[in-house]
Amino acid sequence: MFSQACKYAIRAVLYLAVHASAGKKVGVKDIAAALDVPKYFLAKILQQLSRNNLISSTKGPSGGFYLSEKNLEATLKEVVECIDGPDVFNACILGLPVCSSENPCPLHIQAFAYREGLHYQLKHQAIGDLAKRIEREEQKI
Amino acid sequence: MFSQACKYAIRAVLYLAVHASAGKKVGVKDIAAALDVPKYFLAKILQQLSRNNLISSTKGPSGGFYLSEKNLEATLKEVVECIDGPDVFNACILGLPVCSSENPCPLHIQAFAYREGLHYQLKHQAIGDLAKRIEREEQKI
DNA sequence: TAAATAAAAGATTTTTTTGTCTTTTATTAT
DNA sequence: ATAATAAAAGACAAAAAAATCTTTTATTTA
Repeated sequence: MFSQACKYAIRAVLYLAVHASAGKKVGVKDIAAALDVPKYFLAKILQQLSRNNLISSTKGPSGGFYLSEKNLEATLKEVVECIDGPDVFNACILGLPVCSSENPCPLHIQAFAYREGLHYQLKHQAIGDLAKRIEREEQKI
Repeated sequence: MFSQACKYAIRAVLYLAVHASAGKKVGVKDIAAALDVPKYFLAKILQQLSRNNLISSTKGPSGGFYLSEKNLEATLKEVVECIDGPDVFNACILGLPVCSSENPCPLHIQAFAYREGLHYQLKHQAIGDLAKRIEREEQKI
């Protein structure tokens, strides 16, 4: 479903939502260590998210990554599409160029019902709210 | 979700279910042309399915691939797991080593419902029955 | 039995994804 | 101002996935 890069992106964003803030920025090194993820690869991913204003950063001493109030209002759908492209939730599960409710592939109904559910959740839940649940239920990231 | 190879596999199997039979075998070349899929790559995939008794084949003139009665009773779950491995429907969507209902990752609930639905369909619908629906509704493969 | 055919198997290449390292630029604290 | 720090950017390497080509083996029909 998601590329490796995208999985790292989601986890990093959620990690920042829970553990960082404008007053407590976190460096790549720390995030990579906490998530057990390749450092340099993660750096690239964070840069891409930063360029697209999904996460915030400052250089220099006491610099690092964090989520602004605005960032916390974004959704994981935006994060996913930033890394894996805009078609993740629309592309035909069998790779057919045309596949829709009018012109469905043999798996369209099955795939659509359930993928649309995930899509809906990622689209309507703010990252900040997700983070609150993670803290409340003490979920691992 | 599925690898390219797996998408080709599903489509090829459904194609065979609809267009081939023990008395009317179809060669790789024809399948590849009909599905617009790389010929040699598809050949490899069909070999793997054949080795695992999910499709049938005979060599030589008037040889080719087809689905036996037994093959038609199998499911796409078996096809998918044959190509993409046994963990496709169980692996954590974020790639976490441990992720279950007891110890859920932040997306477990959302992802589980989505994937389990698809899993259920692919597991309980015989390929032969799927083929009937494809013919009835004239779906593209 | 021989020629033709088509899958099986093996080897190789190309492309994409993932991962690493180095240099540059911006920021901050001294 | 200067040194230290950390992200940004660029170049590169390794691994995996996708795709191609060649040789071998089995089967059938003439």
